[in-house]
Amino acid sequence: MGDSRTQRTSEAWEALLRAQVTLQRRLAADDVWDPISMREYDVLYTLSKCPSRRARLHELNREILLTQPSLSRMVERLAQAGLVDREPDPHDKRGTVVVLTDAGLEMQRHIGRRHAASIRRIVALSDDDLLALRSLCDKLRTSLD
Amino acid sequence: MGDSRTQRTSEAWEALLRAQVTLQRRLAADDVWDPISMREYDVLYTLSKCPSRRARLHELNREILLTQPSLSRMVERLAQAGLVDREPDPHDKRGTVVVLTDAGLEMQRHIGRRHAASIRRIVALSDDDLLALRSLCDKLRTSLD
DNA sequence: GTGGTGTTCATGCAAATGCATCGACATCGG
DNA sequence: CCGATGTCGATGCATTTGCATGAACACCAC
Repeated sequence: MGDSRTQRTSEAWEALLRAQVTLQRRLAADDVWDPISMREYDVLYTLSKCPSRRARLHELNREILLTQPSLSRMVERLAQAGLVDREPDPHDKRGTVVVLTDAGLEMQRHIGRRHAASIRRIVALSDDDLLALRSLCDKLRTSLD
Repeated sequence: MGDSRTQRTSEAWEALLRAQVTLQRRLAADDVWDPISMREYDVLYTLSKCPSRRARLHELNREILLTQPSLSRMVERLAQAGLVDREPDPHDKRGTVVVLTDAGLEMQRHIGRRHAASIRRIVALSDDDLLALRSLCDKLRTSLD
């Protein structure tokens, strides 16, 4: 069998995965997403935090758990819905810049408010635990970059 | 804006989600899954931890992040590959019991070993942090049941 | 028992996703 | 300047997924 270090690491990963899956299930079941999907909201939210509400497709793809072709088509659908615009990158003629439109920002904020209320309703950890969990997850993620 | 409690909860959820996404990306990129997919491994692994390596389809579905019809078809494919068997539940004629075959268990162990090594290679937290992260994630998940 | 309601799983079908690949451009070395 | 190599994004195509629904059974009240 593996050594204890491997086991501790595996157990931490499994706990993280199961917690994320269970919580995501609950959040998805809460009816706050109505006009779009959770994954589409993730794109709008990520864009809303970017400077000038814009990002290269390739940059977006590092945050979103989709393959590059899938994200490309999702952005195409969001553009068709008027929630984002696609512009050529003046600095790199290969690139596409995705920009959150005003309608897209409004959509993100609308869903975001309901989503945040939903999270608060569902999660029941103490403030200390919330802060510790956030700190550990941030540390884990940054250690991977 | 929301109150600070809502913000703390949202930030913890976001940190958890991003950490999980980043880590899952790394794990998926590591070439250890060869004959099956990560989701299929998740099903085999979940079954391997069940008593007698068997579980009702409905029970499996609570652990796996798939809709019921999607899991039903995935199990169908796994059965076709000889990794699981499907049996009627003697106690509930509606139910289907999914059983990990010997070949399925062998597959789970083979992938599992490489997967565990992969996790250990990628994650670089201290033992204390790993234990604390596991504890918090477990507490979060159980608080949701 | 019987009717009504809830649960479990499967299937038709449309939509989303992933893989392989391609074209266009960037970057680097000579 | 030029060729080789790498990167970015889009598209064809097969597979997977989700939604809506249906069929079979369990469970409960009466």
